Amino acid sequence: MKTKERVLFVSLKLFNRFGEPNVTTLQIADEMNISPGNLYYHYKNKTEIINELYSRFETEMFDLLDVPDIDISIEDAWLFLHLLFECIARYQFLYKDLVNILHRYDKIKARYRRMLTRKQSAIAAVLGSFEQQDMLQASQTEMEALCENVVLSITCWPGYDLIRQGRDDDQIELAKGCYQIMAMVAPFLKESERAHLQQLSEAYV
Amino acid sequence: MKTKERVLFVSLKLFNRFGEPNVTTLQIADEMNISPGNLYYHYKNKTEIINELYSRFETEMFDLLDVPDIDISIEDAWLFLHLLFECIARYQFLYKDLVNILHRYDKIKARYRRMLTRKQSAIAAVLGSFEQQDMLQASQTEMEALCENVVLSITCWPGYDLIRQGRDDDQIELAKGCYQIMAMVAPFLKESERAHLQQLSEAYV
DNA sequence: GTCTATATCGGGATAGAC
DNA sequence: GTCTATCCCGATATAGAC
Repeated sequence: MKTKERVLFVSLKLFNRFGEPNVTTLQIADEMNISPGNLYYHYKNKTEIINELYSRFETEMFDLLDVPDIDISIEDAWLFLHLLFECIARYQFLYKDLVNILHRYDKIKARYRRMLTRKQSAIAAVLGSFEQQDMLQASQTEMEALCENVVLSITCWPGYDLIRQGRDDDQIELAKGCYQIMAMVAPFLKESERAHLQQLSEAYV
Repeated sequence: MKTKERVLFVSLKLFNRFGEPNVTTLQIADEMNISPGNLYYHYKNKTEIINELYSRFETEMFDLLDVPDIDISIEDAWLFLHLLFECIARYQFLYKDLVNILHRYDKIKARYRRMLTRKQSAIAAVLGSFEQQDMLQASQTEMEALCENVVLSITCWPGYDLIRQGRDDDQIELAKGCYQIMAMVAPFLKESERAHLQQLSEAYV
């Protein structure tokens, strides 16, 4: 792996582990066994590293959020949620200090807010598909509130879980996150689908 | 107001506005029109200011979380939620950088996790009261998942809302937060209570 | 209690040799 | 591309006069 790429790799690792504000460029260089000068040869400052990491995160997310316009099963939705969480977990440093990072990096803030909108649409598409297949029943307002709640949970579960379990290895319980979100959707599912989800949940937990 | 008290007041204001990591002791002193030396006469370091603010937050929260063992109405619950949010909003700096602050201040972390447990119990008490009054019906597992989701939303709504609306005056939409949480509980309410909540919601939004 | 002045430290970033 | 040395600055904290 080339040095420029290694910088990203190691930065991501340290950011995720200790939080971006708590990681210095010197630490990154140390961990890589290169000099700080060398690091600054590849990236002119810390911001550029973060921007590049964010760009990759964004690409991966947008890829996932491109929900195909077909019938979506409960299993599909569950997998979809899981993939979203895995992606977020790979870049969990963003979510550990979300407000702070968006406050300090205005460009990322704008981009992130666009992503939130896309997330909302993606969730709406999934739930809409459930509705069309007659698997789910909810009023307009119920649907909107549900969407918002799901997006909130997707966004905040990783950070919340870290606090909740208080472990120090920064392992996020993704499966539990999926479960919690599905539990929000469940009451709106029709009887048979609800039972089906119940089965899946039991296997998962 | 005595200087020692003013330090807390102004610190809280600035922390809430800009985020604790982004506020220096010099800024606090400037804003108060006192010298940094004077500030350090009253508090030997920044940590002590934060600890004192946290203690007050904790006191106010524990006060609220002491849910009386009586029948709780939908209106009571709504008010309860609102008071919780108002308290959180007063100390929103904690929630803007929750993971980071708990990471840097180990003592606060331990205390905060205890508070989370109390929060969970309080929510369980409210929902339990609904159940006892035959206003709500949910299985054991549904109840547990619902509790966890409510606690998550209470914890994360303030930070999430700030990102979502992207305003810069840091005004959190508390009412909307209550509404969203109630929307999670609604599907488990019996028909008449659900309609009642629906009415309240419409008035609120 | 309050001020001014200053010490100290750490992190971000650059210069210039190799 | 990589290193060493160093600069710069901002933030925390202290010393000592008033």
